[in-house]
Parts: sequence; C-alpha cells; structure tokens
Amino acid sequence: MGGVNTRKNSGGATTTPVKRQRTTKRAASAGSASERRDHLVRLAADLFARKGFQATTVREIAEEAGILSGSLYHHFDSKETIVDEVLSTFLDDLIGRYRAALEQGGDPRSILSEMVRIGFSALEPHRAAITVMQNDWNYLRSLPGDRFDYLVRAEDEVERMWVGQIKRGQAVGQFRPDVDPKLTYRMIRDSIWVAVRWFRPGGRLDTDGIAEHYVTVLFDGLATGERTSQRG
Amino acid sequence: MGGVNTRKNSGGATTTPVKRQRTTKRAASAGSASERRDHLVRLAADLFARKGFQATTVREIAEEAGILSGSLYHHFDSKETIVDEVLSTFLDDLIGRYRAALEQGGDPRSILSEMVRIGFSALEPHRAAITVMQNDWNYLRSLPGDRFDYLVRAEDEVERMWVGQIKRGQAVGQFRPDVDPKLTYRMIRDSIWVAVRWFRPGGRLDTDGIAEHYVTVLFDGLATGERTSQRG
DNA sequence: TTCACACGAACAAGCGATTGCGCAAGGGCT
DNA sequence: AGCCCTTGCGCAATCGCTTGTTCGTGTGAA
Repeated sequence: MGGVNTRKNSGGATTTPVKRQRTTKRAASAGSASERRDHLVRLAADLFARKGFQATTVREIAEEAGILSGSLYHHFDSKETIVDEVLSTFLDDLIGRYRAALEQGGDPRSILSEMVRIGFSALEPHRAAITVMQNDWNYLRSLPGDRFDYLVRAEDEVERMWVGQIKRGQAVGQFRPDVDPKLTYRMIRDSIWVAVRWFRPGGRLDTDGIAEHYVTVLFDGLATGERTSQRG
Repeated sequence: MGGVNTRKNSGGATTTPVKRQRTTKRAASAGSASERRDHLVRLAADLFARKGFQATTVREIAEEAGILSGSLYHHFDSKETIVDEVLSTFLDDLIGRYRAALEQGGDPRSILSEMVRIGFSALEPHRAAITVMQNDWNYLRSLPGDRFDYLVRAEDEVERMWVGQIKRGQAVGQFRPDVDPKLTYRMIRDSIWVAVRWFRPGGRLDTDGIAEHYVTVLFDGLATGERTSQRG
C-alpha cells in the first residue's frame, strides 16, 4: 500500500509462452533490471536451500546481505516473492531447454538422453532452486491463493514431454514395450533431481560424467549378458 | 524440569545394536508401552509429512487428537521428541529387514532384488516417516546437539550394505564392471524413496508391481536388442 | 489414594511485515 | 557552476501475531 511506483512484485512464471516481465521500467540503460535485487535473490536461495523456506527468516536473509530486515522490503513485497523468483527463474530456463531439445528432433533415445543431460547440467547452476523445489514444494502449493499454481503447470508440461518421447520410443521399437511410460518417467525424473542432495561441484564426478553413467544404466541395465524378460 | 517420573523421552535410535529402549517401565501388563502415545505419534507423523516438520505446529497436532497443545507435553518432552520417534522407528525396522536379507545369503542379484523389494514394501507402512526423512533431513541435521546424528549413522550402514553387494556382483561377473558402485547405489536409493511422493495405496500399481517394474529396468535397461558398451 | 490424562491460562521469544526518516548520487535545469 | 529534486537504498523502531513450552488445577478410573 505504501510505495509509489514499485518494481517490487515479480509475478509467477507464465510457463506457456516462456517469458517473464522483468525490467518493468526502462528498456535502455545498460545495467540489468536490478543487480542488487538479483544478488539478494541468490543469497536468499542459498539460505532457503540450506535451511528450508519456512525455517529461513527474513532477518537471516538481510543479515547475509549486511542490511536489516526492513530494508529487504524495498526490493520485495514479501518473503514469498523471493522464493517465487527463485523457482520461476529455474523453471523457465529448464522448460526452455527441454523445448529446444524436442524441436531439434531425432530418435527417442537420443532425445531422452539429451533430456537427461539437460537435467544433470542444471544441477550446478540451479542447485539452490532445485533443492527448494523438492523440499518445499508441498508447502508452497498449500499456500492460499494461486500464486504457485505455475509449479503444477510446469510439472505437467514437463511430464508430457518425457512421456511422449518414451511412448514414441516404444512405438518404434527402441524401448521395451512392457514398461509403464509414466512410471518410468517418474523414476527418471526423481533420480535426476534428487541427485542435488549429494552432488557437489568439484567432486569426483562432474555432471557430464554422472549423466553418462545414468544414461548407460538406464538404457542397458546393470546386468551382464543377455537380457531376461522378467524376474529379479 | 517438570514431570515426576516421565517415560517421556524417546532417545535416538542406536542403530548398531538394533534395539530401542521403549517400555521404560512395566514389562508385564499386556498393552503396549502406551497406546495413546503411539497414536499421537502417528497423527503427528501424518501432519509432518503433509506440511513439513517446521510448518506443523504443536497446536495442530493436538487439535488433530482432540486435545489442547499443552496436553501433548504429558506424553512428549518436545516437538523434536515426536519426530525423533517417527524416524527412528522407521530406520530400525528398515535396517533390521536389510540385515535379515543379507544374512539369508544368495547371489548378489537376488539379494539386491530383495533389497529393492524391501524398500518399496516400506513405502506403505512408513509413508509418513519416509516423507519426513526426505523433506526435513537437512533441517533436522542442522539442529544443535547430536540428537539426530543417528540419521547419518543409519544412512552410512545402509550404504555399506548396498555398495557391498554391488561390488560383489561385479566381482562375480553378474553386474557390468564399468559402473560406479557408489553412484549406482545412490541412484537406486533415490528412485526408491522418492517414489513416496507419488505412490498412493490403492492406486494403479501396488508396491510389489512397482518393485518388479523397477527391478526389470534396473537390471535389463530400457532399451531393446543388444547391449551397447557406452553412449546414449 | 494414586495415576494417567487433559484443561486453560500464561509465558518469553521470535516471526513477517510496516512505516517514517536520513542519506548520498546524479540528471536536468537555470 | 550552482541548484533542486527525484531516486535507490538502508536504518531504527515497532506492530500484531504465532510459536514451543510451562504449570497449577481438575477429573474419572483403578
């Protein structure tokens, strides 16, 4: 109710026509929309990832930035606005990459491999966002209002892309027909994103190595010799 | 501080000699240690799973049980004590089953299959505990004191069991030698536990069906035809 | 009498959020 | 140059509210 102009509100991701309305004012002028603001978002994202969204107080975020909590409200409407920006930025980037991979075409196995690689490659730049999305998904969705509805919309679109390719692979005989596409998608998705819990940049394996390892096991399995039809 | 006798405190799991010191008093008398108490733990666990540990207030737990928040403290020292009991109960059960599977013996592939089945079969009875463990692991571990150190100890023991069997399978030529045992374990573990997010009892697939599906993909892969050595 | 259980009021601490103000930078104006 | 006035940013104080927890009391069954 107070501010005169405000460039405060970030607005949820649109997801379908992938673009966001930042840089509300001024189109010229070299600098990004607000360098300071982006920096604050990154600080907050790290805290959210480390302690959880609810357990992180606005005072902690402010302290991390070397200011007082009240000063944060010159940049953001609320704590929710901050996490909104964290998540929607990640989702816009991810979905954009998925779309590009699909548009580039190729056989299902190549496309699926590429999508796996895209996922793992997002682990490093979007580590905090992915962590928050996993840990606080339920809570954010339970908040009143439709502010975080775009989370579900994005998730739905991603699922359609994956399942579509799996089904196509089965149709052309590239994938075994006796596996459930949706179930398989969920397992792939989950094991990629959950890797954010143990993956650390600079560790024994980089994301490329992990992705290749995963693609190998995913397509060819853990066993040696001839494939069996069933049984463990 | 307050109570006279107290059978309040639950104490963290011991994990190595698997047993817990509940039923502090009375060894005779048919009923369990405290039926009421166990019921409250279950109610709380569901709330923790649904809303997250921190977002769940003791007032909500009490309301769910039809009492006032203060009355909860006749049964538990603190909110932490409740979640402690939720998690340690699950871990004790899980590790006990893993140990039994290992002691029963067999070739690595059979044992690993059995361990996968054990994991999926825990999804239903321990749904809440598994959810809490995933969502609030970081937060609980960050709490002061060593109360939740047993989480890491349990995780370490489980990892040793899995990785041991994977390595043994590679040694006897049952598993392909070009996969990283630890990385493979993490992927298996993650995709089992994360299934708790979408698995619902009474759904299209039961846990046995999901386990078989997963074992199939895990050992034989998604692709058809001859195994390739690398690449996606 | 004892015991398990619950009430109901209160507590200190901490929460997210609001507001009025000060301050320095800097572009546009005369 | 000198001036003004906007603008971005942050401080300090404070609001109303919720949190986990405590404690003296009451009650019904064994």
